[in-house]
Amino acid sequence: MARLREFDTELAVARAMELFWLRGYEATSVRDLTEALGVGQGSLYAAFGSKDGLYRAALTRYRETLAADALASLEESGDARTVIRAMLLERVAIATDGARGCLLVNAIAERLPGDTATARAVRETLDASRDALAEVLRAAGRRGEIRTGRDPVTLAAFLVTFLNGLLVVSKVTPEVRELEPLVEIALSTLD
Amino acid sequence: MARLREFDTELAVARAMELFWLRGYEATSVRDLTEALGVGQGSLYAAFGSKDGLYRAALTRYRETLAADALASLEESGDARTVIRAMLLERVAIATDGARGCLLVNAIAERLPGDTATARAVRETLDASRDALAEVLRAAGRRGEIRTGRDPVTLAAFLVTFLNGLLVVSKVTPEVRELEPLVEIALSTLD
DNA sequence: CCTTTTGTGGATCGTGCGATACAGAATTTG
DNA sequence: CAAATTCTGTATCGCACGATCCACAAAAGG
Repeated sequence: MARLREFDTELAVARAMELFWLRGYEATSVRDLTEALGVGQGSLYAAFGSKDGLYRAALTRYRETLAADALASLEESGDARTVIRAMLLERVAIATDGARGCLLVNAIAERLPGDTATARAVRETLDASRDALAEVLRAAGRRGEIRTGRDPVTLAAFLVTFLNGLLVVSKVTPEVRELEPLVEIALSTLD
Repeated sequence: MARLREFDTELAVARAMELFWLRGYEATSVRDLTEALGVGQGSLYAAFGSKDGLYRAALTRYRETLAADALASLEESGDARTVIRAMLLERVAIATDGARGCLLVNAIAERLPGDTATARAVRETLDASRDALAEVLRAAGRRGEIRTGRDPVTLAAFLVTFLNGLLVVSKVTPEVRELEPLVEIALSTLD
């Protein structure tokens, strides 16, 4: 019935995500985006409505890829401690690459208060991470790998909170050697 | 020899700090600042050179007031666990007030990579916090309040990292009731 | 093949940005 | 009191911003 879209929407969102991730929302201009995406301003606005719309799409994509990766990472074989350690350090490695940190943490810092849509999206992602982690902890408790005295959900929330701290700190202290001992202390709460 | 400055520089920096803290660097315009500070643009540029200069002054002020408060908080009488718990929860209370978070965390997220001056300033502040905390832990170890098996500096770095996570999470989960159990888990690493 | 519909990139819109210029007011020195 | 110096607010600078417009291109239906 009409002309087809020429650019790959998914790819465009992926590139926009990279840019927002590295520079933040305000410091990334629509012109920066059109250049990086190889898409004219008209097409961009037709597809996403506004800079904000594209940002939300980028956030959603981040959530989905991150959730998929983290879940896959947590479903690796091995004892809970090993799996969680690997997940934490992998997230740090991603954050220190280019010193971009974590898009969600950056979004919280830059866009809150004010952007309630982002607040909701971020909160949901953190809750989902916590719940996935809690499930791993529950299973590990059943297998007797960790102590069972604590509520798995609270423990998982603690670990997610610590991870966010790690993602912040790794932006000014990217040396993994300095961060690994902190991870070990956090993991000692599983004893 | 010439006309005296009419506005209180310290007070102006304090107000600028509030604004940057609440809205972030990019989202705060120079005109916003002149209005909030009650100072004309000419005077502002004469005093601070640039928007960036004023931001750095605000960061410095934040470091100084924060360091002073935190140190005072840590020098309260009481056992280490109580003192550290109070310090963590006080920082959370400050961050959730107005959902502004922590200026340092916001600075890390919004201005890095790129602003090396801010990176250095933030890193120094985190190191200072860690060292002050390590001193408290050392003293507590000597008094037999906490277990002495761990390096106090590493333990302090863990607590600072966890605190930063708490400051991030509290921006989307401001309910202290939900955060207190996480603090207790973090404090259990002192056992 | 012609009409209709949608996508295209570039030109353009009005606005607000950070920064500067400047005329006048205030203060000190001689 | 006059000269010199600095601070004051405001007007203005050039520019980049997000958003929109639009002439043309491409695909589908009759």
